[in-house]
Amino acid sequence: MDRASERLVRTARALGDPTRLELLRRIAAAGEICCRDLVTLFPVSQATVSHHLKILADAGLVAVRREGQFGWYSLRASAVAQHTALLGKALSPRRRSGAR
Amino acid sequence: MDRASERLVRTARALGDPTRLELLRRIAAAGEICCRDLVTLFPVSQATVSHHLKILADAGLVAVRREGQFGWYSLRASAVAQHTALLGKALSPRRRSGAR
DNA sequence: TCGACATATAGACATGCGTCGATGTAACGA
DNA sequence: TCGTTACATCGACGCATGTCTATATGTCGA
Repeated sequence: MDRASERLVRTARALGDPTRLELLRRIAAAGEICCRDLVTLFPVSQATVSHHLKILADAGLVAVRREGQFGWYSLRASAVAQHTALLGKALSPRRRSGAR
Repeated sequence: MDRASERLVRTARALGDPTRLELLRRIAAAGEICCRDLVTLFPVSQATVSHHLKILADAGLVAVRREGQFGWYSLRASAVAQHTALLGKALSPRRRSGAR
């Protein structure tokens, strides 16, 4: 269960920043939203937003759809679900060798 | 929903470290385990284990029961559940003003 | 009271991370 | 072709974080 740990840690890290969490919230609320609109919504630079979006994308938490000069971001709900599932599995009490 | 965000971020940060995640896993698997035993299980110093346990405790993810010179740690499953619940609520799609 | 053990804390160090401005890249419209 | 817009990347900076050793605190047994 090592790949799962890496995935858990990476996802948790991605979630562990206020700006990224709020980005995710906005993306989820909008359904799909383009980078430009996100930039106007946040008090940080465009470079910082882009940076955070990349981290979220690398963690698999958001999907990107490129359309012309616009990048449309949407929440990958399955990744969130998988994260909580992995977390629950990793921390299920009193189980030491239930792998596979 | 600002307190919830802080809580989400803090918990996610606590989960976003391989050593801490493995500590949590061991604690969950044991049900309750003392610091000394955890120290022997990890390739880091006793100070580092203590440091991580403090972070987990501050995040509310583990409970500490002091008995003599021993500190017994156990998982606060409710905190994990609350974390996933808050996460799901924050990222539920298409909802912009569903507060309270 | 003294020594050994269990744990927490302090201080230091290197690395990681969030942020920025500047620049690059690519698409669109005139 | 040229300017503008959208977005990504680069390089730098300061602060946060994970790690260590050393030390403090606190508990137990002799």
